[in-house]
Amino acid sequence: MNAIFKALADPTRRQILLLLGDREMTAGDLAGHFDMTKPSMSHHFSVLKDADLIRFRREGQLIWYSVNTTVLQDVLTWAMDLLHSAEYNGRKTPCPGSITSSA
Amino acid sequence: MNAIFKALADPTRRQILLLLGDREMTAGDLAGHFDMTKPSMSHHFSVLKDADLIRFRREGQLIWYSVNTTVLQDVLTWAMDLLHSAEYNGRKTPCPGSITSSA
DNA sequence: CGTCTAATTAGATTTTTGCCTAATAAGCGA
DNA sequence: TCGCTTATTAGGCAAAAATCTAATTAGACG
Repeated sequence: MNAIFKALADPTRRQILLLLGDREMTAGDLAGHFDMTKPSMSHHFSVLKDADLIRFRREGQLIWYSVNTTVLQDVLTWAMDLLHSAEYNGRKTPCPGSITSSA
Repeated sequence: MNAIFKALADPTRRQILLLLGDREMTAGDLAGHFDMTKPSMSHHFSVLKDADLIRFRREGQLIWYSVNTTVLQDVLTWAMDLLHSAEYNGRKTPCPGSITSSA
């Protein structure tokens, strides 16, 4: 989980994910969207790959990148769990229909 | 959004949020859960406050911290939007019942 | 094999982050 | 006011992260 959140901490990497959300793209295509050298972009791809947030496949000289939705699901679950426990424990009155030990 | 993901990038800060998800806690209570000095913990509180992920109120000498669920909702929305667009665009066949421009 | 293109890896530099100790603020009560 | 507790701010330092240039790998094609 740490690698995932570390990877998401950088705005460039989050933008890469948004671009890949629309469509599969090559390393060069992606690099073209940022004011940054290709090696720097390659580093960001590497961080995203290590977190398993993106997948890739080689096609001749090109490398195509895409989003790995499974890991995004993990992030979603983490946020939902925290949100739900915080909302529940923050309540002043029990959830309707909830079962309490004092019942 | 950047401050939020930056704040979530640190494991100590994510653990603080999980603890606060269970119940409101004082700075000292929270610090007791970690092998770290109080000033270091205070720094983490500060990062979480700047990202508006936690709220606080003073009660005498104590400062009580709690999770701000509104910002967590933003994270959830970000992940869901990306997840949905990635899943949709990754499909090989149209969603059942979806309306396409070629129809 | 040479050469061109696409992309990554290596190595150095700068910036950012996380943690510490020491000092400071803020409230409580004798 | 003084002493005690709770918590933060200030300043410094070492580790981690982001970026660059230069060099390397990998594949396509004559």
